[in-house]
Amino acid sequence: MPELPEVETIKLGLSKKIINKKITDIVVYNKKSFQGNKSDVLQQRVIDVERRAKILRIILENSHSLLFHLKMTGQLIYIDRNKRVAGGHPSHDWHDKLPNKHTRVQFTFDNGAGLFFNDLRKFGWCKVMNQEEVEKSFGLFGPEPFSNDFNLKYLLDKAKRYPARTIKQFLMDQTVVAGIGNIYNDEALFLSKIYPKTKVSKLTSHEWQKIITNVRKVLTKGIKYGGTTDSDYVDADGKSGGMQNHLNVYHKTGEKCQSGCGGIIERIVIGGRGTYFCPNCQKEKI
DNA sequence: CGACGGGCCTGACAGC
DNA sequence: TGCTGTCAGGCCCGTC
Repeated sequence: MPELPEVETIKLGLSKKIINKKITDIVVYNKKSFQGNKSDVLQQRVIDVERRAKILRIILENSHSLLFHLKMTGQLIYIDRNKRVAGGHPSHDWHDKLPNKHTRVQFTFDNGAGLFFNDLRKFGWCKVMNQEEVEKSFGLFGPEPFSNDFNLKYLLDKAKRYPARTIKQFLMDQTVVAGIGNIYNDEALFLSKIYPKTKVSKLTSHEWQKIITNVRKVLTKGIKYGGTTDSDYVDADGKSGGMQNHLNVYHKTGEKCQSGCGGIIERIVIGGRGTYFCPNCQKEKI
């Protein structure tokens, strides 16, 4: 599931490839996957590529934007079929295989390259928005985890508003903090040694401080390793990430805790979401 | 073959 | 009444 590090990785890859290129064609294979007017996008040059929360934004010269939410199974793969690279093309595996049956929207650029929006589950979307609409929708998100606005005072304040929530649900809420999903949530709580069902009203300032530090730590590590590939996630070159080899708890039910504490990782459900933790390191508050 | 998962939105509902 | 917070259900389809 693409979370902040995965979308950031795609952004870094895509910006190297599509800035200054003009979109010359759009093919929509699944109507619900593309919302808005093609005419606002066609023949427009890409000015920049950004990320806000888990949303990827391609900014065009006419100030319209293409926004993508990949939800769980979305992919954005860029392929330049004209490019010949010694030793093989980085996206060689995908080269002659796109579009495939999961391709929902296909963009073509003025250099002949293609950008393929694939999405097995069809939960993801691509929306065309003008400047005002983008600002409005981005304004609904909480602070970015790396911004100064994500601080102790802010969190204590928010926690007061939602005292009954568990810390797991609290961090998943995109209006509280933007970009955290199931994987990095569990990993950050593990590093913070906090039981995921702990009510936010019970957390101390020291614990909140640990949460801030460790949220940033796991997201930074995720970006460093190019994201987590659990099932479908690939970067803009179609390559898998590497962070799945550096996780402590996510999808590790029954395995020994990496800390060496002797605990066995457990899975519970919080707010309908699978949650992984070490019952030894992350003790329930009594 | 049916159950399941999962981010996010919507609508229903509870509480003050 | 009206606002706010919480929760269940729906969207999908490959995997188990």
